[in-house]
Formats: sequence, C-alpha cells, structure tokens
Amino acid sequence: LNEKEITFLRSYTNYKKYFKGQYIVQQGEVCNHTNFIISGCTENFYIDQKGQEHIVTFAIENWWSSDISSFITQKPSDFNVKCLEDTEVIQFTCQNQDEIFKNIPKMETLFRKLLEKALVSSQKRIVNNFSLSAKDQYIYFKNQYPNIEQRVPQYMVASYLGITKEFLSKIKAQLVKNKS
Amino acid sequence: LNEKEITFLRSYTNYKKYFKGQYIVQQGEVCNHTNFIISGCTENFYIDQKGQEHIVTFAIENWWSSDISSFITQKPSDFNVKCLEDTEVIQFTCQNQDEIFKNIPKMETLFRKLLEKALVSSQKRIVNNFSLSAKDQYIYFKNQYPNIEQRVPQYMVASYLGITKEFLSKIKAQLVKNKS
DNA sequence: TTGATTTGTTAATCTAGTTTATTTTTAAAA
DNA sequence: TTTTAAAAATAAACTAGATTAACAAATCAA
Repeated sequence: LNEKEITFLRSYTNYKKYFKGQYIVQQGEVCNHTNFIISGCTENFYIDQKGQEHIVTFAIENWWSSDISSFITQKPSDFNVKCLEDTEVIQFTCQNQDEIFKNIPKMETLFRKLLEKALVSSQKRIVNNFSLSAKDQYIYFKNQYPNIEQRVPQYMVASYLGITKEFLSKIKAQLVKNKS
Repeated sequence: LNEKEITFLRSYTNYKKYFKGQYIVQQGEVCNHTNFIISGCTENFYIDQKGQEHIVTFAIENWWSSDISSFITQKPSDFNVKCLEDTEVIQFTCQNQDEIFKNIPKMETLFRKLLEKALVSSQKRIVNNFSLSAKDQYIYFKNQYPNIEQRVPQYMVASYLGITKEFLSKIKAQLVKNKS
C-alpha cells in the first residue's frame, strides 16, 4: 500500500474497546464493520427456533471477528458476536465497500482472502461434524483452540461442539480415566 | 464488460461435456477451473479416514460446480466432484487468476460473490445440522433441491443428510404414515 | 428373459448422545 | 465471612439414529 492508500484507509479504521458481555454484532442487524482482535475473546452464535443458543465460532487475539458475510453483502446478520472477555479491537467500519474496492483494489483482494479463510474453516466444520464422533471433535477442538478451555466456560465448548454440557462432562471423565 | 474484456475472457472459457460417472475434480488435485452447469447434475463429496463417502453438495442446472476454495487458493482439493448424469458445462479454466483479476477487476468481484454464496450456504448447512432433527433436515432438503430426489438414488440423499440409508427409509415411511 | 448387480425396505438389537434431576464445586457478591 | 448464584459433575431413564441382517424391487447387462 502506498501513502495515499494508507491515509485513505485510516479514515475508516479506529481502535475500540468492548467490555465483557457487550455485543459487537447483533442478529438481525447489518454488520458494517470487521474487527481485528488485539486482546480478548469473542463468540459468534445464533439462537434457533426453539430458543437454543449455538456457538458457531470463537475468536481470540490476532483473529478477525465479525459476521463477514453480513459485512460483505450488507444484509442483516444471522449471528451475534459477543465479548466473552474485555476485548480490544481495531475496527474497520464501512457501509459501502464498493467505493473502497474501486479506490484500493488491494482491499478487495484482502477481503476475498478473508472470505476464503472463512469458507475453508466453515467447510472444515461440516467435514468434522460428518466424520468425527463427539469425543474426536472435542480432541480436535482442543488442538484448534489451544488454551481456550481455560478462558470460556465448559458449557460453551459443549455448545460449540453441538452436544449437551452433561455429555461433554462424560467425555472428559472418560478421557481422564483412559489416561491413567 | 466491454469488448476487449469479453474477448480476453473467451480465451479462458469453453464448452465441455462430461459423462455420467466422470470426475470433474479429484480429491488431492488442484482444481483449476470452475463450471457453470448447462444440463446435468453433480455431487461434491469427500472420503473420510474410515473410507466413508460424505456428500457435501449437489449441483444442478444453472449452478456453479467446482471446489471453489481449491480453485481460488490453488491448493489441492479436499473434495471430489463427480457427475451423476451426463453433464454439460461452461468451463472457466485458469491457473493464475491474479493475472485476470488485474486485467479485469470485475472478475475479482464476480469470484468474491461466488465465494460469498458458497460461504452463506456452507454456514446454512452448519446451522441446520445444529438446529434440526434428521427428519426436519430432510424436509428442508426437499425444498432446497426440488425434484432432485427423482434424479439421484436415495442413499445419496442419506449421505448428504449425514444419516444412514436405512434411517432415511424409516423417516420416509413415517412421513407417509402421518399424512394419511 | 434371465441372471446379476445396484437400490430400497423392514425389523431387531445396540449405542451415542439427550433429558431430567440431584449434588458438588467454583466464583462472585455483600 | 457468609450468602447467593453460576458452573460443573454424576447418574438413571430415555430416544434418535446406527448396525446388522434378511429380503424385495428395480435396473441393467448379456
């Protein structure tokens, strides 16, 4: 990026701090920003017809956090993004990206790459859901999100895995038993 | 698109006919084309560690069919794309899209939009998997892919839904019973 | 037109994961 | 420091969906 481009971008970018429990994005609203996490942790979840919460992803330091597809399409989001800890982000806010993309084609490339990553990880989840037992998904999860278990409550991990907290508890008990 | 751009694009585009059973993309290979289906039907599937096949998507007339993420990243594909019928496509072939994107920025926009759609539908599958029972997923499937049940064997629908063919058979029997 | 292969059904048994309920532990107030 | 609430563990009963196996249709090759 050259000087001009950087100045241009800066006008869209700013530091922001959210507190634990605050919503960064709310289901039904258009998400007109995307956030690079400096510190903290967020969950991306939705509420189904029966009123049940389902966590789709967690995001931590150095990850992007937002509903990228709502951001890019500027349609109402199907998801909520909520802070699980006090969270500092660099926020890139913008209603019509087309303008930016015209001025700085590199930005379109950047967002295309974010989309790619989101797609790959989304497909990976489907594949895991199809191929792995709950226990193996849990083991996979621990590798994918190291240390996150210390940061979020168990029942959220269960929600992420698509199982009940009781069953996750059972799985953990099993794993401990088999080690000894 | 202007004249020049069209001529430029044409050099990357051609008509192609595949026969039933042929592979358009093979797991492990880089997918360097994307296909717009004129007629026919394809499945996008992978084989897991236990040797089991899982169908991720079907594609029919007027849909795009390929491993879009392998195409864009030019990394080996995790999926196979196979024709379930004789299938005619318009094939857009290209190893390095960056060149095209520089020449025709509109193409980057087009592919970004394809990515978006793929992401949305991928996320939709996750949401359904989490929220719906097998029976409700089957009902949803029938709306999403009308008439496809007449075109592909039952056991493939079961594979798409992530259940066994026996259980799908049971669900169908139940639905018939409850109607009368 | 017959056999062979692929596809679909039914039913019995089994298991991964849920539900409900109770108890224990941890954390947060006050 | 005690009280209250939130989170986690345990266990019994239950259910959605898998597995196995036997059989019935349908499709296809010869």
